[in-house]
This record gives sequence, C-alpha cells and structure tokens, in this order.
Amino acid sequence: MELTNTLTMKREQVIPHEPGVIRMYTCGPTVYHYAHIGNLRSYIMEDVLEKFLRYEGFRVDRVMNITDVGHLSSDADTGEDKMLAGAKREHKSVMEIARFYTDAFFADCEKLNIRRPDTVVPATSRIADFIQMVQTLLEKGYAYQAGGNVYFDTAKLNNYYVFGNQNREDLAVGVRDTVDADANKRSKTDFVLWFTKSKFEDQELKWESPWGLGYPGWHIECSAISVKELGEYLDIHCGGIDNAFPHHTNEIAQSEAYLGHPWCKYWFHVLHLNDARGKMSKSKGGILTVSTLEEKGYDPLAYRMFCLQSHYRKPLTFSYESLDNAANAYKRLIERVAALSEEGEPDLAAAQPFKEKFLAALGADLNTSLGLTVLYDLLKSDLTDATKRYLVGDFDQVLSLSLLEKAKAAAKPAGAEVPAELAAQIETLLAQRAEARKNRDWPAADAIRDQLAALHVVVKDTPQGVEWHLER
RNA sequence: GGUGACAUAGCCAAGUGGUAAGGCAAGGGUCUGCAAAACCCUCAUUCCCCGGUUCAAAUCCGGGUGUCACCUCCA
Repeated sequence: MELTNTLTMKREQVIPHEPGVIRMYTCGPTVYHYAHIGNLRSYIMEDVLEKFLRYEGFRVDRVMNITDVGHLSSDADTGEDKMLAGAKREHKSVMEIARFYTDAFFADCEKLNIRRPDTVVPATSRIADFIQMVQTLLEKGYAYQAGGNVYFDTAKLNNYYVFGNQNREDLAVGVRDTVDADANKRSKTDFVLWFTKSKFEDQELKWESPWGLGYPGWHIECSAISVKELGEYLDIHCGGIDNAFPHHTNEIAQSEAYLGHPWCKYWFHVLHLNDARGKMSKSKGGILTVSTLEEKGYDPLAYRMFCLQSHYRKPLTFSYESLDNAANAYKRLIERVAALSEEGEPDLAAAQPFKEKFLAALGADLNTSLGLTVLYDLLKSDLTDATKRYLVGDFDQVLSLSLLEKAKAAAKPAGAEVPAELAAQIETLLAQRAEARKNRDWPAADAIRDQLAALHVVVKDTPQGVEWHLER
C-alpha cells in the first residue's frame, strides 16, 4: 500500500524492512485524564491502518506505550507533571490514576472497535531500559549532564529537524515569551533524558540511576520501548500530527544516535479533530469523550463512521450536524445490510472485482472515504444477497463498523429483548389500535401510536400486517 | 516572526491533465386512512480569488486571500 510519509511529505509505497512483516509503533495515551474524541480519531485511523495491512496479508507486530510517568506540562520550572496534577486533582496516588485512566482508555477503544495492540507497555515497567539507553547516549557523546539532569545534545546531529524545513534560528526567534528557558541547556532544542533535580518536591515516582534518584524524560520511553520490542528497524511509527515536533523529532534523534543507523522508515501522522474553536485538547478544556457522545444518544460506532468518511491527512472539524450526518448514514447502512437475505452461498468470483476496488481505495494512502463508497457500490450492485453479505463482512475486517452484528441485532424479532411486562403492554396497545383502525377511528388509532412512540416503539403497517420494533 | 497543511453543493467528502464519485440532509413521486419504512426521481455549467501554461485545468505554474496546526504539554 501507499502512505503519505511525513518524513518526506510524499506518498510512498510501504516496503517493510523484513518482507511480509510490518513493525508498527504507536505513541499511546498519557493516562492522566479521559481520552477525548480527538485523541480517539488518531487511534481509529491507526486501527484501520493496522487492519488494512493485515487484510493485505502482512503480519503486523504492533506496540503501544502507556505514558504513566514524567510527562511534564512544560519543559521549565513552571511546569507540572501531568500525572501528578491528575493525582492531586482526584486525591489519589499516581499509580491509581494511571491504572484508572488506562482502563478507561481501553474501554473507550473497545466501544470504537479499536483493537488493542499485541503489546502494550507502561513506561514505568521499563525504567531500567531507559537508564541503559541514556547511559549509552552519554558514552557515545550525544548527551551531557548539567544541573543534575541529563540532556540530549542536539548540536551533535547534522540534521535535527527532520520534519519540514525549520531551522534553529527561526525557532529561536519564534519562541513564545511565556515559555521559560532552562538555563542548563547548551542549546534551546536540547531536551531532558533523565531528571534528578525534580522541580516537584512531591514527585511520587522516582528511581535510582547512575545520576541519582530521579525519573525519565518524556521522549526516551518511546525510543527504548520500540527498540526493545520491535528491534533496530521500525517500519511505521504512528501518532497525532502535534507529536511530530518535538516528540517524534526527539525520538529520531535519540534512537538513531543510540543505534548508529537510520531507524524508522515511515511516519504516519493523523491530523487533528477541531471544533469551532480550533484544536480540541485536554489542556484547553471543553473536551468531548466517548461517554459524552453516549449520553447524547450516539452509538460510538457512529463516531467511527464519522472518522472513516474523512481522510486522516485532513483536519476534521467536529460539529453535531456532521455527527448526525454520520449517525444517519450509519443507521441506514445497517438497515440495508439487515435487509439482505441470509440464504445461499456467496459467489467469490463475482465478489472479486469489488475486493480489488476496496484494496485499491484503502491502498491509496488509506482512503477510507473511497472505501466506504465501494461498500455502497456493492450494496447497489446486482450481486446476490449472499455475495453482498460476504463482501460486507470482508470489508468490515478493516472498517470495523460491526455491520453484520448490528444488522443481525436489528433483524431480531420484535420483543426479543423486551421485558415481559412491557411486551404485554405493547400487545394490549396494538390490539386497541387494531380495533380502532378496524372502526376507522383514525384519531384514536393515531393517539395509540403516539403512546407506543412514547415507549420507543415504532409501528409499521405493511401489507403483511402490523410490524413493530424498538427504536434504536 | 518562522514552518507546514488545507480550501470542491446546506453538511461530510472523492477526485492528482480529459470535461465534477459517494453519503447525509432537502424537495417531488409511488405506496399508506394518515404516518413510518421501502423504492423511484431531482439537487455544483462549476471546484476560494486573479493571472499563466495547454487542444484540454478542480487538477500544473505564478501571485493573492482565508482557515487550521506546529515552533510550550497535547493524538
């Protein structure tokens, strides 16, 4: 398949280091708060990428870290550790917070059909590896100690700014005056590998190291975990676009200095979900979570549909109007699938051209919007229902919209999940309505239908008789 | 100030030189006591603006405008 590689800003054919195997790393969440739906957009698109690569026949080894320590809200003394701030806010220990929000994150992922990566590594479980990597960087001359901390020396690199055409001078000029400089740094772009001089006296989590009691910088974990779990050559590194600089830039600096050779070939960055005010972010507040959507009556998978309708390389603006579009489209899609007969055997030969179109759509820089169009084309085609169902299931391995499952649930006989008491009430009302209709007492019949509607019962008068089902 | 991305109907969106996919919404129709559902039909002479290249441009080039992001922690 082809992907836009942020490193080159070009669409490139993905050719893994080892044929047939894709090694994929994803920056996981910092677990100090609930993930918002903007965060989740990235994870949805990465999930589609992973599943599509599998669909194409690759073995995909995927690793994700969980940032549960040392993620500073700024690089200077005014900063605060996010984990610590979360713990303080909720009067819990840092580890309690980490566990709680890690679980919450994966619960949200499950609702969105995001597959949990094979390997999930909390940063705090790999401190020894971080120390070893920092040690090696010091030995190789890429790091220095100052003011009690260990810093990466970006001046040792020929090409530090790997994404885009920025240069040191421009960044120096552009620095915002609200950001305090760290006097220990030899140059502005240097970053901390290991802290011993904690700015936070009450920092809970500290570990012994050759440089004293302290904790890791926030870039080292991804490099160390990735190299250990996936080896010296990484194929695809994923993350939100905001991580390109400085986080991914620093990861590349560390990893390549440590390994002594190029490290990761493809960088997959998902652009942001914005709202009317701009980027949705935890630090700005006013975030939307999966729970928020559920409370408003949306199926989380309607949000997945919303994301799939758009391209990962484009900023997406969230609005309830757009989400309603997607939710309607999703609902109607399920209805169309539910209407397909389950009889017969699929005609695989007839299905093949659609599979190829789907492969071509997703293979072209993960064009999920076009992939969805292939799905609509197939539903409109003159294929047999069995073949259509087969293709829907096949595509859904990648799209993960639970189309067949939802369709099956939608097709369940009326009353299947209705408590007996309610069912009896409904039956009584239906009988009364039938009587009223028989007597051509339309106002009474409509009034009863309104009563049923209040119970979330939708009534249909078909030539075969009266049908009803619960509102979804 | 620097860097980058994006700009297609009411909304989401495809399209990468050959004459504007698809979805949602909307309007009309069939069906219905009326609805709902389903089905059928309609819905961008035009792709932010101005120039240029070309037989041909939404697509390429030049110049504008606008929006967003990054250069602090963020997916």
